[in-house]
Amino acid sequence: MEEHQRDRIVDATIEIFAKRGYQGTTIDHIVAGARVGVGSFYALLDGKEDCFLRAYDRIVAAASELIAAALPPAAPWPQRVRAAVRTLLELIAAEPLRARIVLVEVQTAGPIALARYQATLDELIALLRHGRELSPHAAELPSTLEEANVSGIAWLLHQQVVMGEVDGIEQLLPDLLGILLEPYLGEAEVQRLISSEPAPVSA
Amino acid sequence: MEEHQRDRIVDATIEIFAKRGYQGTTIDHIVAGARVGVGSFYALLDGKEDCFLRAYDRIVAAASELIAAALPPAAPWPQRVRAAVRTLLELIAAEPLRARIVLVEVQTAGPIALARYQATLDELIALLRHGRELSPHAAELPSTLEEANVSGIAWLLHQQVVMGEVDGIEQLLPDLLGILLEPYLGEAEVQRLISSEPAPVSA
Amino acid sequence: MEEHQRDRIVDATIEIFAKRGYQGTTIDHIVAGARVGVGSFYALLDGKEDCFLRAYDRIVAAASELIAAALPPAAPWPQRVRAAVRTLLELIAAEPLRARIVLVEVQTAGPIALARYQATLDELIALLRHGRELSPHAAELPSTLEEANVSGIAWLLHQQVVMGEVDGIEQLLPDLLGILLEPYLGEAEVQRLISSEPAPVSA
Amino acid sequence: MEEHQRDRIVDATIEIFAKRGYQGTTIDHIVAGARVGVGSFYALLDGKEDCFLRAYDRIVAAASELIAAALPPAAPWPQRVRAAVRTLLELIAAEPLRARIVLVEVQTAGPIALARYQATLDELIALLRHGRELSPHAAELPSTLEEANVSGIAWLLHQQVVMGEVDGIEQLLPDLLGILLEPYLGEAEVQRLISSEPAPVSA
DNA sequence: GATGAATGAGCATTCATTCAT
DNA sequence: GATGAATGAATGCTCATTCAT
Repeated sequence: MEEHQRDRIVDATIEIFAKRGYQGTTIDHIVAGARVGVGSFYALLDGKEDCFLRAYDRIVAAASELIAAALPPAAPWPQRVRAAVRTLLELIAAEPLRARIVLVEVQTAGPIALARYQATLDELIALLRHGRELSPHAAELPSTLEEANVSGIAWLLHQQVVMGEVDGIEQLLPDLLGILLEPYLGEAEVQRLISSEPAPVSA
Repeated sequence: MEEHQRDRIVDATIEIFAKRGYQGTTIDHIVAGARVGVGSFYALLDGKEDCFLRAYDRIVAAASELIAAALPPAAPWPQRVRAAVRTLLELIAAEPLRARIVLVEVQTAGPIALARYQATLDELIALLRHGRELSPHAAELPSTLEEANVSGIAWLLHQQVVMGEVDGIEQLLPDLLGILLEPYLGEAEVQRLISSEPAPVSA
Repeated sequence: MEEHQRDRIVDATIEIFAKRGYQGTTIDHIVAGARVGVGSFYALLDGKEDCFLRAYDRIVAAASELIAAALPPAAPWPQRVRAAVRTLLELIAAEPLRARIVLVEVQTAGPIALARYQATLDELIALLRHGRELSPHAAELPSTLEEANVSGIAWLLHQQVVMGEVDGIEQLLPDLLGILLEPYLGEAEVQRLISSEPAPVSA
Repeated sequence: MEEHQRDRIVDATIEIFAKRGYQGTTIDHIVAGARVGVGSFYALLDGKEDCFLRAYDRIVAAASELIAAALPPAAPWPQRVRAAVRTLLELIAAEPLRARIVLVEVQTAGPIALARYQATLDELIALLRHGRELSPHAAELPSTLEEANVSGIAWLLHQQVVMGEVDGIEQLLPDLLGILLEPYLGEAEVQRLISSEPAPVSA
């Protein structure tokens, strides 16, 4: 019950944080937008930061689930990566406000939020690192390769969201796959993967 | 005269912004740290944001000059990139507070600062793109490759600075060069460049 | 509830504005005098000017009601004017602080306040203009007569209030009636009206 | 020398005070507009209020001289009043900024300025009172008649200036003369005076 | 359990005035 | 005599948080 009410508030704040920015959002904005009393807000949450972190976590968790569900179960790793990235791009296009929380506002919401963002990236980095298992010359790849690639792409997406150019974002798919997979598969293989790509399915 | 006094204040704020963070810095902190009256501060600067942006610009300009001066004039492009990245890493190690302004705080100092950060990255992206002139298969590289690599590396450095692990940062040099140059030169060539590298000179 | 609290604050500021003057009154003075937190003040009012305007309006509204209530219902117009002016003078004598707000401070409280003062005068001017209906040679009266007379008398009262000479102000009644009514009734008629006047009843 | 410099500054402030209002004018505005150092300003004047009062006095003195010069020397009193009022209206139309200082800003420039304004009105009141010498029933006129009429007309002019409707202000001449002179001369006589009026001479 | 009125510390900013040069 | 850089007290206002109802 209490749990449910809290989630309701947190969900309502996503739009508010996305539209006003973390710094620009006040408790008043939140309680007005979530149709809740100030007292209740503080009874259920520890303050603005706590609220934002929960919103962030919920968005990331939901996106993770959706992406996991979209993975072709028995397919080889590159195809799974392709499906994951494609789903991610579709989610961004479908829910730009949520994307803004996760890619933009989190960076201005203080050190804890920033650490949580880094943790999210770290998970993706770890997943990407599995690519080395497919590569004959994995040992020679720079150890920070995956960090650079994941966070580089995160920044690319961040830019799109900041500039509001989120509509055609699915078109980035080939580029992103090229950047992510080329080190493990080589250029030729990546080209083949990209070419075999069916037209992206709109959400 | 006036110019000089303004620069003096702006320089003094670098340390303050770096230690307290942009959001955590108040005008009182600034005027106390810069040994200046509130009135003088406002006579010379338009407020906290203006002050921060000037600090950012000064740091970037000074770093650009130092990096430019460190480039071997007649050397081929890869060696020049190597020198630039090495100098950059040395500067970060030597002046972690300045690095924090430019890599970390700028991201929380509001939209104008963020745009200026993006502009700085864009300049580096443009420079890196010259690598394509050396590459036989430049046309097949993803168009966003440089954006991803530059901002990916920016994030790597951001992380080091945030976590205070700035001392051994020069050791990232081989990794960074690998990431930056491999697409144009191929792995073997990059390995050769890295191996021919003299031991980094400590600041 | 909220309404009531706002009125309480506004009423409390009347004395403060009257004693310190509009310009000399700070928010601190107000919140100290009204026994209210700064936050509450701003939650209920838009600032000093808003507060002053509401105080002005409340005073004018209350005075209007009292004057209306004091009018002899079925009496001819000159007697009604006489009753109105007498009640006005009594109110000024009884509540010099309120009078100061309405006659003095309003003139230094900025353009909006000044416009509102003019609007108040305009209402009185319109009322006075009814006198023309009684006058055989109304057409020959200067069109700005009522404006000049109403605002001239307002200034007379303003002077009394500024100089603190408010006690015997009821004695101005014959003069004021002379000025106001002579153009319509002629001197003889006005003298008769004034003479038939019962001794003013003190508040 | 010093005297001359002071007058130069004071004259320069007239435009500034008129355009920004007394409260809205800062010392910075004044010294910038008068092309003088802050130090010099304070060496010659005691501050903003002193400066304003001197500006006010200079304008009133100059206007008095011009009006006096415009009086037909040997003419009877009513014609002299007519000439005075006409010249006053012409001055207002010709120099609206000066008029604004004398009629509007003076009322918001603090108690001393207000007292000086009252003193100016008092002089006019005294002059107007000479009209009683021409009137057979002077004794029956209200003692405050002249105060009401002078300040009523002052407010009329104040309104025109505040609303920026200063261009056709000379057209008020017949009304004002009617209000001012009727009590002494009676309506018929005033009409004759007004009708004999030559067309106003534009400045 | 829920409410929202009340709080007041904290902040950015302005501006009259001084005084060393 | 003239300058204008420097001062800092004073002000209006915001907003996270508490607590009595």
